[in-house]
Amino acid sequence: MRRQAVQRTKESGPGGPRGPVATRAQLLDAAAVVFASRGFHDATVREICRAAGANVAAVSYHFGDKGRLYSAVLRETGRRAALIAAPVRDAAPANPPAKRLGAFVRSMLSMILAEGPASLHGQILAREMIDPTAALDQVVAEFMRPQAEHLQGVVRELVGPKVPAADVRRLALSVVSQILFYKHCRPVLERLYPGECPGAAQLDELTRHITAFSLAALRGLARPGSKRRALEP
Amino acid sequence: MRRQAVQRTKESGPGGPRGPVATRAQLLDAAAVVFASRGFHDATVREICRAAGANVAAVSYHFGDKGRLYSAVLRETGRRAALIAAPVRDAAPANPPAKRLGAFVRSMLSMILAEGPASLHGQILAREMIDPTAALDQVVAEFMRPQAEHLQGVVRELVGPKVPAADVRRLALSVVSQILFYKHCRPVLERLYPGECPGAAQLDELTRHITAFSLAALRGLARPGSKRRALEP
DNA sequence: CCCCGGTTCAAACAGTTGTTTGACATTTCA
DNA sequence: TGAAATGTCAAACAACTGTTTGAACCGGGG
Repeated sequence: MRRQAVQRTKESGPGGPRGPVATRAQLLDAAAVVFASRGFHDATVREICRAAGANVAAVSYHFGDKGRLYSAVLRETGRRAALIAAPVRDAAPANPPAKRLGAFVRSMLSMILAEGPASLHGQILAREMIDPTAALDQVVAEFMRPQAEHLQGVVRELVGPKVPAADVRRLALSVVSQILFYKHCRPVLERLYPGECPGAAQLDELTRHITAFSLAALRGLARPGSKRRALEP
Repeated sequence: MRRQAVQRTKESGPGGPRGPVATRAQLLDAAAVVFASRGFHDATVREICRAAGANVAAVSYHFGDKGRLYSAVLRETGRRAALIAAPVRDAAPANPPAKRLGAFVRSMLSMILAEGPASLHGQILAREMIDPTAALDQVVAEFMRPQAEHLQGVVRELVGPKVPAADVRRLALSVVSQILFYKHCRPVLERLYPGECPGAAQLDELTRHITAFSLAALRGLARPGSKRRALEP
């Protein structure tokens, strides 16, 4: 009663190297949902298959085992994240750095604050950060490192050439930390300030706040001597 | 061979409501280690009991079940965190707000960057934020809310009375986010910049950076009109 | 027609999980 | 000493885990 004669593609001949795509794709979608809500270890193959309307043996048949299914989901995660982030990085490199910083914050926040199916992969990434699996290396290399280097470039433009590279890196981390916070600490925020937890509707407001906070900090620290002043009480 | 005639307290009479403390305490310590490294679901009662040198039935006998053992660990977590944070909040309320901000950042960072046994409860808290259990409510109420309100008080002093309360809250969140980042994203940092991941040795440097960044932002935003200027490109 | 590669299925597999059991040990109080 | 409370233990429990098995199904090509 759960799957009524799933649509089968006609081009899936038995001789072709690729079998019917339906079950495999449904398995991937269902796995993303379950992995996102339960985590890798707590997610069960049976629950994934039940959600996909497939037999328990389907995971073993189509992916080999649970771990390789997770890897496939995470590969899709990285692919989607890169698709969202790449255009923001490449577009309008001649824009003023303040504007580019705002665009970066907004695109990353839109991933963080996503709701519904779009939020699945962000949730999986958040779990992967605290409880990494072997698949994290690939995500860092393909998605996070380009993001980090882009942001460092923007920060460099804002603070000028005199600031050491190590400081630029720390400054960039202070920016992203404000964004990721609303993903990692959402359960805490929901309990601290019930009812006013930022969702997709607050994208504009949050973008404005984080960008303004970061710009004020970067401009203040770029002024020579201000760093020392900020330190001494 | 693992536990040689554990020290038994004389005052543990059968009539008293509390039995011998040894096994129970060792169970608590071992559970903190295992819960911190594996998470609640992936941690097994058998591993905890093995680490504690106790029988598998000990958890059921002393705590009822695995869930109540976890609650007991988290209660201890909140207690220790409050013990570290409370003196920083209460001490020297007459100090200049910049200095109090630095003290707050430092005390929180010292928990975040802790290594060895001291890091266990921070690790457990980090997990609880992403994968909350029913026990998170108590931790938020007893530890995190006082911390948040203290920080908002400091921020209020720094930005003056004209800034709306909602903005003060967002500003305070931008400060703590920079601190928690080094806990939540440590696995990512280790892969992005191998070998130079901040540990307890970088406590001073990180405190300086986050405090300076936040102070520059707060002072910049406190200047009237600066917020609008920061927004427009 | 029948066979064949690809796919699905119910059933079973071996292993691990949290928890319980009943016997045994130790201590305390009468 | 005897009885009762308190704690510990090896063993077993039922439930669940990921994975495998062998039979069934299905569409086309011989």
